[in-house]
This record gives sequence, C-alpha cells and structure tokens, in this order.
Amino acid sequence: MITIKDIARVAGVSHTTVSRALNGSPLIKKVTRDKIERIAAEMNYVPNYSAKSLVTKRSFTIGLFFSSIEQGTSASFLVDAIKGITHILDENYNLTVNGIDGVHNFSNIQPQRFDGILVMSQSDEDNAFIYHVKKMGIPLVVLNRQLEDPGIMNVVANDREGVKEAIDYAVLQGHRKLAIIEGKPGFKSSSERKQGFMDSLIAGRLALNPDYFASGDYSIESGYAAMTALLSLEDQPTAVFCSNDDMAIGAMNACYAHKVDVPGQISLIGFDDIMFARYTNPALTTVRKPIAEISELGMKMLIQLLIQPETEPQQLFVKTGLMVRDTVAKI
Amino acid sequence: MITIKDIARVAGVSHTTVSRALNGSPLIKKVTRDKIERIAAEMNYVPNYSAKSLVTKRSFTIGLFFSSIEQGTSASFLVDAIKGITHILDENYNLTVNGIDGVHNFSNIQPQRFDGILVMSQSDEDNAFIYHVKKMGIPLVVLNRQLEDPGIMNVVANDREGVKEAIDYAVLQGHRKLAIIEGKPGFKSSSERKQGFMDSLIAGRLALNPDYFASGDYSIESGYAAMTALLSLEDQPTAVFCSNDDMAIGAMNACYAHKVDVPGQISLIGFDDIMFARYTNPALTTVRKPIAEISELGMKMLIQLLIQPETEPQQLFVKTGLMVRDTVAKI
DNA sequence: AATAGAATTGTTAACGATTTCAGTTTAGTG
DNA sequence: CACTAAACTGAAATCGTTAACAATTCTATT
Repeated sequence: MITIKDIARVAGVSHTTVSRALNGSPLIKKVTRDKIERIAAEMNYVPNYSAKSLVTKRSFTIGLFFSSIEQGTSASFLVDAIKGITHILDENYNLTVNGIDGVHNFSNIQPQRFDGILVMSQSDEDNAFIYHVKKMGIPLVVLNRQLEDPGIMNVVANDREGVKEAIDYAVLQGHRKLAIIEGKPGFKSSSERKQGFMDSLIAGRLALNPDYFASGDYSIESGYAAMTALLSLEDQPTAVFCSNDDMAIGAMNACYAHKVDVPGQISLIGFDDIMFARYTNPALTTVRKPIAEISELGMKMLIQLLIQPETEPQQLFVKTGLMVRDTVAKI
Repeated sequence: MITIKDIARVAGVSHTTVSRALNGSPLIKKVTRDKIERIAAEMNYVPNYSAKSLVTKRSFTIGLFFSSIEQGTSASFLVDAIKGITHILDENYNLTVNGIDGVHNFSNIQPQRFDGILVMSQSDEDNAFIYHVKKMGIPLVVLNRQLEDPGIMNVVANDREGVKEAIDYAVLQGHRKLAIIEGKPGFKSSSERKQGFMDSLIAGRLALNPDYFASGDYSIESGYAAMTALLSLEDQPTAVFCSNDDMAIGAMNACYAHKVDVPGQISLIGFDDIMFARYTNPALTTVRKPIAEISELGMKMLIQLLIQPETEPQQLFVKTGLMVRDTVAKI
C-alpha cells in the first residue's frame, strides 16, 4: 500500500505538503498541488481512512438504525429509506444498517464510530437508544416518528393530515359509517392515524361508533382478523380505513374469503402506498407516505448537522398524498 | 475519551499490559487481567477502533453489495438478506449496504476498508466489481447468482431444480399447455429458471411451443404485458409459469382486467415466495427462494474465510421449496 | 543459596495520516 | 537595493493502539 510519504519522496517534497495538497489546503501553490495530484493519481494512491480517522476523529460512517429489522418493519420501508439516503450520501462515507433491537451494547455507539446517526423510528421504545445517541453528542436525526422533544432534529410525514384527507374523501363519496383498523399499540403512527380518522369524522359531524374501532398490529394477519370481526357486526360499516397497506391487504383477503365485494359492499382505504398497492384486485386507494423523501431530507439535515453542529433542531413535515384508486365506492 | 494509557496509570502497569489483558493474551496473569478488566469497566473504557484498525489493518466492517438498490431489486430481497446477515454477524462489526451501481470509484473498495464483502448478485454486469474485489484480495462470497468461476465462494438457490419441481407438479395436475414469462435478459436466474421449465417439459415429453415463451424483466408491469400477450393467443396455455412473484402479480392483474378466471381458465405459478404471495386472491402457488438462509450461510462462509483465508472456495446450494396454494387448478 | 528456565511485564517503535509552529522563499514597497 | 509582509514548505508531535524485543520476577532444581 502506498502512503503520502511515498508520494512525497517521488515529488521531492515533505509528506506534510502532500497531505495539504491532497486535502485542498489553500497554503499550497497551484503548480505544486497539480504535480502532487498527478503523481498521486499515477501511483494509485488511496488514503488510509483508519489513520485519517485516528487523527481527525471522524469515522466516515453514518449509521442507519431501524427499530427492528427482524420484525414489524415492512420491506419496502427499508429499501426506500436506503435508497433515499445513498442518493444523497457522499461516496466515501459508509452507510451501516442495523436494528436497534440488535444492539445489546450501547457502548459501541459512540462519536468515535459514527459521524452521525439516522434513526428510522417506529416506537417509543427507541427512546432509550435515541437519548443515548444524544447524550454521546453524536449528530442525530430521527425519522418517521414524531418526537415530543424539540431538542432533536425530526423528519416525519404528516400522517394525521394525510388520513384526514383520505377520510374526507370517503365521506364526500357518501360514506357515513366508517370504521378503522388501528395500528400497533404503542406506535406513535398508530395514534396519529387514528386521530386523523377521528378528526375527519368530527369535522363531518358523524358519530363515532365504538364498534367501528378494530385493533390491529400492522401485520397482514391482524388486518384479516380485524376485518373478519367487522364483517360479523350486525350493522356493518360501509368503509374501512386500515392504518397501513399490509393490513388493508389482509382485510381485502378477509372480504374475499367471506365473499364480500370490494368496493361494492365495503370500501377500503390503506396507508403507505407500498409497491403492491396498485396491484391488488381491485387496486387499493391509499395514502402515500413518502419514505424516500423523508430519508433524503433527513440525510440532508444530518449533513447540515455535520457541517454546523449548532444548527437549531427542527421538526420537518413531509406531505402525504391521497392515491385514489378503485377500493372506495360512491354511494 | 479514556484510553488504555489512562487505565494503565490507574492500574499501575504499562499500557501494553492493559492492551494484552483486554485482548485475552495468555501472557497475562489472571489476577492482573481481572484487576485491569475491572478498572476498564469502571472507567467505561471503549476501545478506539480507528487506532485498532490502523495497526491491525482490519476495518471491522463487512460490505454488503447489491447489483442495484435503485431498481430491479425487490424489496423483500434486501430485507431478508440483511436479516440473515445481522443474525450471524458479531455485534462490533459494522455492516454497510450499497448498490454496486452506486460505486463509481472502485478505488474505495480495498482491504483497508472492508474485512470482507458479500455480493448479492443478480447480473453478469457485477463481474467487474466482483473481480476487482477478488484482485484486491478481500475475502469474498457471492450470493444468489451462480458463478462459472470455481475460484470464488458462491452460495445460490437451486433455481433450476426448484422450477422443475413446480412444473412437474402442474403437469401432474393435468396441464399440457404450459407457458413461461421469462425474467430479465442477461440475469443468470432468468436462464436457470427457463432451463428448469424446459427440463420439466422435456422430461414429461411435452412439446415446446415457441408462442408460449413470453419475455419479461421481473417487473410487475412486464408480467402484466406478457400475460396480456399470452391471452391474445388463439390457442391459450392452461398454465403460466412466471419467473418471479412480482411478474405473477402483474399477470394476475392482467387476467383480472381481461376477466379471465384464475385458476379456472388459467393457472399461475410464481417464484420467490414474497410475503404477499400468500395474500393475493387467489393465493399464489410459488417456489420459495430462501434468501435469508442463503445470506446466513454466505455470512458463515465469509466468517470462515476471515479466520482461514486459505479455505477452498466452494459452490453451495440451498434448497428451494414448492409452496402449493390456490392458483393451479386440476384439469 | 545459586541459577536456569519459564512466566510475566515493560520499553519503544511502528501504523499513516493531520496539525502546530517554525523556517524559508517570493513579492512588493520605499 | 534592502526590508518587510505574504506565501509557501518542512520538522516534529500527536492520535490510540499493537507488537517485537528487552527486562524483570517467579519457581523449581541442584
């Protein structure tokens, strides 16, 4: 492996000069810099990042942490997040991916090992991790889950508003009896989406029927079960909002199994707009959650934080969008 | 930040002794080791990995490279792979995730930065990257795509055999007119699956009708288009093998759009067994491809390679399995 | 009690970069 | 032409660790 000293020898300068030339220091004459850069290229020089890190105390790695990758994290989620991030991230930074539930030893999470950390958070349980990162003084952006703490940079979708818009649309189509299949208890997104649902009903002066609040946990199976329960009701709802697309797919399966026509008998609305949403039969009307945009924006904020550690933390909202497809009937 | 020298001062020994004690060297007396470990724990010592890396020339990071994460990589794929790997990987190793199409500068790929590399390969085009890694002498395991080169550790599913088994099953159900929607041209998996398809037909002494070979590219849309073409045929097939589940979903949509009953009029078989396969209507009969197992096994081989660089490369096959569900009719 | 040999521990020099401070050119000014 | 400021370059220290080799302390043997 060739080092700056080798280059220095060939160029007839000190290794200090080489270091400066290669790092764009203004102290170096143009001709010297050009010569050194040429020689470095010719010799296929690649800097040793361990040495760099040791002295600059920067690790050149960004950590992306999910609540869990073993369970509960829908697949498209992870991909879109990684896409959004690598899209922005400088090529000689490393992006590491981990589940928070997989780090048993917080001591590995220190400034020394991560220049910055992105947390794709789904649950309050992540807070222990988040506060550890904060305490360690590592630049941090929390994505996807709205935080109470204004001291942490936070990028989220406006779930509540997005759901309200979707339910408003269903009401506009004539629906008066609307049910919800709720998300995983304890997840902030669950309560936000439920709020959006209720906001719309209240704004439309519609009754909140306790029978129409079915519980779920974001899994396909729970959507199936909740829908089955809803279908067994004396007074069936005409439209059901599912707190994510996976549950909507489960719900659609339940309808299929019980020979209930969608949207003829029951209308369905999902949340997320996963890739398959447009390919269910009929195609699922849902709220698009822009994970890639959230991640991209989050990464941008993190970079900002790396450059200017004193940047004031803010809470940024990314707009959701209603994707009108074929599962909501006009009645 | 506290260093081994701080510990040495407190313990009244040299920093070398501390280093040895903390790294399990047999040269250290038990009482000394115990004392040092106790002090280190009390002082919340965490080793500086940059310094460690600099002198040991190990980076403590493993690179996972996909052909692309921008396109063509189905979501569940990536998640399952990461799951399988993190499951095995030691906690103080970092796992970085990247698209090969995202590395424009091969010079960043060196032994210095990666202790080992896993390539989740889909296309021949990855070869340039793969051979760069090999040339650099970085321990390497290629997953998912079968390589010609016996000099590289390779873990793959037995696609061909898996498909043959599935088609055999369809033939057993009475199907005589079978079509295939092929995968993305240039992908090894495409030709392997096609081969398995043909193997079965030949073994069953069935004719190979050129009209029944429709081209696709693994995308949902291409499945839709190919199925539409197949449906316009004078003499329609009774069963269609789709080279992956995404295309099968597209194909199912095409049937739905053309009011063709599945499996009443046309039977469908997929490949991969993605999470949604069991929730299509009707549920998709498909071949399960064990990505998590492949990744896990691959990671194990890589660890083996890290310990014993001279381990003989081998080609390992992981078994696929036929998931019989509801899209193949008995006729 | 002396001593060889084994068992521990310590000294010092890397590893490959950046950075501080000092030294040397070069250019500009009177 | 001398002198000073600006521009550039170099020497040496430093980052936190491991490792080669040297030195010391035990243990057991004579």
